[in-house]
Amino acid sequence: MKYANIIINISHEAVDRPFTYIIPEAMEQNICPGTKVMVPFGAGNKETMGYVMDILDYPRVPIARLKEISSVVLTQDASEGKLIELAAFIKEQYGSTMISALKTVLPIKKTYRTKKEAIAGRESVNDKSGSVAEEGADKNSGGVAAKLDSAVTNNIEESMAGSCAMGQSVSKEKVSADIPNSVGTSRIILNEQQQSIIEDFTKDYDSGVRKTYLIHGVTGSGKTEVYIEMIKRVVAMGRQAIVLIPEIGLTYQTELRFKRYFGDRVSVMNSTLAPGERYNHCERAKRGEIDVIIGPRSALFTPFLNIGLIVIDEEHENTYKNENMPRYHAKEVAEKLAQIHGASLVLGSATPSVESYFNAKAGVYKLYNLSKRAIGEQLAHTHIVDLRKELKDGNRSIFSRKLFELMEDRLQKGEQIMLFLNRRGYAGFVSCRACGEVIKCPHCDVSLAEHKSMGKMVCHYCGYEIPIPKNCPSCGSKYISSFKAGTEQIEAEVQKLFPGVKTLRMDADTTKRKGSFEKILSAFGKNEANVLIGTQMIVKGHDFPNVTLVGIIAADLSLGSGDFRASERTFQLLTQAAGRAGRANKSGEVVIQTYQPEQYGIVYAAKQDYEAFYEEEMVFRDISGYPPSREIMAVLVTDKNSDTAFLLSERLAMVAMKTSESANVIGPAKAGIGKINDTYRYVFYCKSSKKKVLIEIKDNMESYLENNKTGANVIFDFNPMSPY
DNA sequence: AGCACGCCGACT
DNA sequence: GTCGGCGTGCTC
Repeated sequence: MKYANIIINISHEAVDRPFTYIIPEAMEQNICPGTKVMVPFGAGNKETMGYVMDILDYPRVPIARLKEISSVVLTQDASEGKLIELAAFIKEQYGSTMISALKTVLPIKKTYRTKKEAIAGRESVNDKSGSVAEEGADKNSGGVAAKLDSAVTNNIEESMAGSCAMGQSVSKEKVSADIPNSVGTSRIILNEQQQSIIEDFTKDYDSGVRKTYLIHGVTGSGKTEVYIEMIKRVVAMGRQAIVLIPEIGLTYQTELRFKRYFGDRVSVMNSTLAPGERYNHCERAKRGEIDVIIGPRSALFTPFLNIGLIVIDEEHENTYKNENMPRYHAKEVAEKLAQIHGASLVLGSATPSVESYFNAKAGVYKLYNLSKRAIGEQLAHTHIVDLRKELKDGNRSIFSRKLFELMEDRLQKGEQIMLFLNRRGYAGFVSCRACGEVIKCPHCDVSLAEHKSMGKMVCHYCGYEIPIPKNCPSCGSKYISSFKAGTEQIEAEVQKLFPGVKTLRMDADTTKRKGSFEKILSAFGKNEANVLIGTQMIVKGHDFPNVTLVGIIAADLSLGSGDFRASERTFQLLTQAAGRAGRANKSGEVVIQTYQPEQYGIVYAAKQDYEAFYEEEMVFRDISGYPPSREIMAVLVTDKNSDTAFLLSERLAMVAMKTSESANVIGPAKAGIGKINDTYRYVFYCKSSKKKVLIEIKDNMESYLENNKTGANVIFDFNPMSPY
């Protein structure tokens, strides 16, 4: 006798768990994880729809209490069963309730709520924005931020036309005229490298070989053309393709190219789709109206019937990691999805993640190289400036002498400059020079960030804000001031040193408003400003032919933060930033200012030497036992009560230690930010060379939690992207 | 979500 | 003394 764990398709907290049913012998052949079934449920044995999660030999519940599955629902579209299988994988890999895995995977139809919840929801929305609650605005999407984002989404069409207008001024009408409505016939001319990749891939594909490929292609080497050629072949066989890109809007040119070849058979999805909009995409996909979907990580869940190829562009980007539960990584989910559909997976990057490159070297992935740049593209000349020496020589400005000198030169020539600050939220914290007091958030363990233009100090974690104080709240001294440079300070400094120079600033604050992102880029593209100052968002994807100088103000702000990916991230950012200078025929220069000029991430980025960086980084990962050398899992326990959180984290760490002797457990300890929004945070890490061991640990912790309810929140994060 | 069990007010 | 209110809690 076999048994099945079944999730009942009722959206309500109380039934967010599997129920065990007996599988009638006659159905055994037809039931597997993902099967849709009807079961008698509740006291009235009401026939209810459910999904089979897994098959068991021994049920946990006394057999006498079990009921039988009444029937198998034949799914009209095969995509659903496949997506449910994917949800089961996500649940198993990342640790979440099945219901939340299902919610991330299945197209949203309708959100059911009790009357109380609906009223509470409406009230809380009204509190924040004063607008009317929409049915899809669920708690998962996270309040204010989500609202702002969807405001941006609504304007995307307008803004895209804007972003396209930079460089060459193309009007919206002209753009649509450029896109043929039928499948394009225009030929792509490929160089030998691209050609041989296509040939090899096609040979594999035609002989039924399905695997993961990594295209290591330098900036401007034509990865997109390769993707398109691959997809054309797969689509010709009647199969569909999913293309993941890190952020929509940054890649307008890419979208255009896809539209040119696939016409209206390609659909572009926004990263912050309104539920209704996402639903439309799903319907079109189900009806077979589209062959290719381009979108963020959630585009993986497009209900295609027969996926032939999945492409993940800029695979090293950390937007592919979901920051909410379930904390899945799109690469791993894509791999599973490809396996379910019998599809191939193509990863592409100029700076592949260390994990992916490791897999490629180990032969798990097939590695393709694209090293040839398009004509006229040349490597920028790079200077590394030691900021310690600058200080020693009496230069206390945020610009080194070299950078200042080159800025002067470019401004004089009428060429453009990009100044890049490594980290968002580095708007300086305010401290008292008399007593050393730092202004902190009363609800979180972080200092408040100064936003001069708004005259406020803001907590980037909970949104708490106060007016900038005139006197130190601790000792009353008036000598309090902001510390270190944020983008605002850099802008002020540029204007002080070069009066009359036009600057544009682009960071999380200036791009909050709808369409402002594209407006800024467009203005800069039209030469309306000499200097563009910004955080990482300015280094991605945009080509400004008149930019001949890129200044990296402080390359190492993220180094030494305890993040094992710090060097990798620094290398990637600097490589990208350097790629922004002198893309056309004008030769460019890059100035990297740093306190650690000998740091290998910086040195190899300046040389644009990926291979050397990888080798050295792998030595570090091996020695310190970080991925890909070993797998790690972070366990974060949070609660309003500090003791509750700490005690539970200790118990869970015990569970982990008992599970496996081969795994090592580090911590628990107070998290880097020990308190957010008056909720205390404790964290510990488990390391093992085998992911399976970590999943076993996670499973044991989950069952411990089921038996010992404390009310504290527990988050599992496999191979976390940033430290806790 | 649905449905049952359950413990208090006005009805044949 | 019984019918029915919907308040709490369970559903394999």
